[in-house]
Amino acid sequence: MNYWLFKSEPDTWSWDQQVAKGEIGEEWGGVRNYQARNFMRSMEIGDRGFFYHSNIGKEVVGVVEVCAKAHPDSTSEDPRWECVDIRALAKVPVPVTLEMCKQDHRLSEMVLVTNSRLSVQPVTPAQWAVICELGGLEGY
DNA sequence: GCCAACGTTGGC
DNA sequence: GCCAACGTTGGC
Repeated sequence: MNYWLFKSEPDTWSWDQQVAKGEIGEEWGGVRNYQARNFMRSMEIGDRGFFYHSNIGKEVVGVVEVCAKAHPDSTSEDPRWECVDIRALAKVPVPVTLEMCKQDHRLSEMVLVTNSRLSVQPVTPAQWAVICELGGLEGY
């Protein structure tokens, strides 16, 4: 199983909206970046991800699970764009802010810290564990 | 609201 | 295939 991080501006698509989709989940549409798309293509059902609020909050607020493999993005006419579906698994008890990530030397290599613009990014198992620790998440 | 960093586009 | 111009993202 691999770990990921999904970024969204809460004004556009928030954690609460994601939670409201329940077990069915929702497609992670609208991504128009090849790197991000390629990461989604490599995702498997059951992969875990963090849900991050950019711009407003700038913090990891939830844990999600990939529930459908990459398929054409319904928000685009262009067949180049694909996306996965994700569903909410758990809220992060203590949201992990970007500031916290920057200050923790164990996360200095995290893509969130090194490339702030990539909207879908891989997370290493070690980084996953650190964020879980900081966020008070157990069993994920 | 500004701007740095990054990605994409298109002329050559 | 290079690179200038432009557009977008996202932290500050």
